[in-house]
Amino acid sequence: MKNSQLYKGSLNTIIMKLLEENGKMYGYEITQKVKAITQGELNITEGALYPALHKLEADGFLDVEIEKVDNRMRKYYKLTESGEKETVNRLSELEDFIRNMQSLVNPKLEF
Amino acid sequence: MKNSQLYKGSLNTIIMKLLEENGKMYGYEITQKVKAITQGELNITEGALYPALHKLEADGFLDVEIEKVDNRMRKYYKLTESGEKETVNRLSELEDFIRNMQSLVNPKLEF
DNA sequence: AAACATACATAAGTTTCTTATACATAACAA
DNA sequence: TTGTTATGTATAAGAAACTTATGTATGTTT
Repeated sequence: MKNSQLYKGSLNTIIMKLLEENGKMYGYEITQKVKAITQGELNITEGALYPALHKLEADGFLDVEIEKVDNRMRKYYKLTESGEKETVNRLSELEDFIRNMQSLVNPKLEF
Repeated sequence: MKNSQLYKGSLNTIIMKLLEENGKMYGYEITQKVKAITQGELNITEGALYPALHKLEADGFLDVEIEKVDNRMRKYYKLTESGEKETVNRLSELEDFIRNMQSLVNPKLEF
């Protein structure tokens, strides 16, 4: 991740959402996609990403498929059925979180 | 805090925003205010709150003023000048964070 | 008398991250 | 041809922010 502590705890949700959207992705691709979408503001580090992917796999939310492209290894991840259900929950939690943060920070707008 | 990991990293920003808005507050008051604003969805635990307040004070962002009300101690915190500046920065970071998360999660809406 | 609310505090442990390092191939620049 | 950048994965040590549990103390409600 980068700069602000705020991103702590959001990495898993980001990964799962991207996989839900794109079917399957490999680690490096995820970092580039996130960088592009956030216009360079969020840079996921390998030290954060790979352990997160391994944990999601160990939890049964992701399946792995290894491919060799241009003589380089790629580990493609995709959501399992369990992972798809979990993604729905996490996205719902994210919406609640954002709504709550906006209520806290912008109380004028809440009613 | 509660449930979702997403709130990790947002506590300091929440505290500082509430202090900016209300002038001075004591710890317990902050927990009740947050609970009320989020309709019970976010419960700040003492184990998270008090160390956070002490650290913000140690960093020079908060001043303390002890009062005794109904024979019970209250430690009122308020932002220092430095704390006010920092609050502006953190709120700006929070806006960026929310915008980035919405871009990641709801790519249809970004353009 | 017991439970709950108010009010603060800390210690042990967990999770999630940062920072640094490591390995390997390919492309490009000096 | 040698160094840098890009692609691609991985782990280990340490920091930071939290959870959970516990402790102290007073006031209020059941």
